[in-house]
Amino acid sequence: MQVTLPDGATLELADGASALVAARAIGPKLAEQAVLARVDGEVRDLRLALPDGARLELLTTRDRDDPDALAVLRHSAAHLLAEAVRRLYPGVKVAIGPPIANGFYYDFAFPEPIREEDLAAIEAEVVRELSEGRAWERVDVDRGEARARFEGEGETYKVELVDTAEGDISLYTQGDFTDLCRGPHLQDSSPIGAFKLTGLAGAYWRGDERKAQLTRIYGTAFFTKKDLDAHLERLELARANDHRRLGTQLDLFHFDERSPGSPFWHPKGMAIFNALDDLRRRENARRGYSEVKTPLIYDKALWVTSGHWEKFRENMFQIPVDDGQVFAIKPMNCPGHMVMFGSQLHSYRDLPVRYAEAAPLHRNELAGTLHGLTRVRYVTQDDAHIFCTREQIDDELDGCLEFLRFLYAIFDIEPRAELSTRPDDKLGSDAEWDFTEEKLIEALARHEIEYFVGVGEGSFYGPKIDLHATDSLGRSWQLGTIQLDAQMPARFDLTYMGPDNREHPIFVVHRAFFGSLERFIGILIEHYGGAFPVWLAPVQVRALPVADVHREAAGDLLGALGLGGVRADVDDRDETLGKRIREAELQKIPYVVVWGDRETRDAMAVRRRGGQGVESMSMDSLVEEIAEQSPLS
RNA sequence: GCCGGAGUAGCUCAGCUGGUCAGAGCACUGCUCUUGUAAAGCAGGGGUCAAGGGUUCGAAUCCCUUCUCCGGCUCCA
Repeated sequence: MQVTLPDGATLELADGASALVAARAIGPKLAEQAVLARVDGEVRDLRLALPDGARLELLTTRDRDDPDALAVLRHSAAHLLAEAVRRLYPGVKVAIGPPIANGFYYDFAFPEPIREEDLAAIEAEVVRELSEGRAWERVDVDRGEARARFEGEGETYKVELVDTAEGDISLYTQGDFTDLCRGPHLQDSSPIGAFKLTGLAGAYWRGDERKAQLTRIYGTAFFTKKDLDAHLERLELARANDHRRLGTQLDLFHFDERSPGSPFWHPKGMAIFNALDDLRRRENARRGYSEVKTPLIYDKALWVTSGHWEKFRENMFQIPVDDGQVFAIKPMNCPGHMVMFGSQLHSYRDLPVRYAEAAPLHRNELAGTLHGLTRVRYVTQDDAHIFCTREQIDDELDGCLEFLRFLYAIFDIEPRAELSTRPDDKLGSDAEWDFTEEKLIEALARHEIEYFVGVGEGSFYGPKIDLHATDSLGRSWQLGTIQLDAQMPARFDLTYMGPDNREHPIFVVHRAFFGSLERFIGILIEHYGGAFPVWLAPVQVRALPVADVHREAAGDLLGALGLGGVRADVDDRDETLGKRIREAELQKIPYVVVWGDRETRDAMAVRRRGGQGVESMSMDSLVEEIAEQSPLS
């Protein structure tokens, strides 16, 4: 048989030859350094037979930055961890241990709980294994054999995995540890140049909170120590961009244990919030949305109608009132908008109706899930509900996707799109969901948006197009969402009068593009590292009088800048100019104007953020330059 | 909610094998200096060591409970 190499050359091999055999045929050094084969673009264990005519690419220890090569390295490192844990903790059961972004984990059921301080000993044991060296052996076995083996070892989780595994069963053995595993794996442990355990956490078996909670040990591995050090350094730098840290440093917001999960927006943070809200309001107005305001608390009866009482009650703050009546604070705007729409009769001529409202919402999120601004209990969505006919759905979805692209381009954020389909606890029939899901799929196709499918991730009332972005620590957060809903309008008996003088069902598009302003600002803080573009910067210009005698002039300057629509402040503290400039830089203020004897309105000394020098600029041109940089102008 | 870790001044942190352990830097206040592009000098105020309970002659330090935060899991904008 024949395989093709990346340079186009072909290689003759005996039938059934593995990638390793191919590597040896090319050169012993290559065979020694090989960690992984890519066959027709797919990763494949070196030991597996190659198909005739395959395009073969061999990854070696030199591909130390290749994600696939790193994944194999880390997957093998996870097996070393399991081997060490089994030796150190007799009676432990192993579950699963995959590679993940930046590392790997392995889940265990320990006979006794372990603590973080135990990790050092475990890591030392793995390091010992590495110094001894380990080689992986792969065998393909039949299901019964694998099952018997793990049953004999008391590895009940592995037994369950064997029972539910699809396709052939393969085992990898290194040292005295054999694991059920598809692979691929390294030939031996020599490429693992650095190994580190990074954390300990609980994790439910198969991600199901009703199942046993296992102990997950996180770690990472690299081809070289240098790569590990670089990784740790990157993490350190990322921490500097953490919005919780910057929120304090830049005086944007804070949290208080007397209202967990709800930010206190300081004046500077509120300036950012308001800039986004201004953008929201103006763009909505341009696109035919109407601003409305609906109540914050509602009788439980409303939530029963909407379905929230059944599906979302745990996440709602409830307020007992007189006579056993219960009210609840709204976690979403939609039911209120349903009531508003239903308060009047609507002709087909009126549609679509687009209600926008950025009201405060409260969700009683589980305590353990709160996270700075990205997971809060007080949520402000740039929310809107579009009430339309069946025929208008496509146009409205198109409008949403265009709107969304317009907004994200402003921030230079490229989110990943997800199509979230019907969940297990959905309202409505499969036929209805077939229709609404198809509408979203078609809209994504029209806009040539690539997406992944989140099976069962939809809302209980409808499928969604969700947008995800990543924070400074690599965590993914959902931002915007577009949801198509046939359920809630039906539950509220919403209809419109058609040209045939008969009532027709209403469809609703729920949409929020920032998602929650809180979360979006959290992501923005990290995206910009606190150095906001001028239009978002809480303080756009800081005036620094050189000496006491210049205070009044600096104050006048502030007034003039304010009239020009610029957010400006003055630092006239009794500190040296150098110190005040340093602080303005640390506060990441875009423009600093120093005002002394030499300055006039026509020739101000302006220093730009991060710049070294000073330039002379008139006040008018500064005001103009700032205005030009705003999407609001 | 679950697993693990932590909570000391406004911020960042030291002290935590129980006994001058209540500290440092920044910030803040006062005074001196009157300042020209990334940290002037001196002095001073400030903490029920998260809260409550316990062990002890003695607790920031050890134990228990609660709250909050951090890293994950589940959930989610």
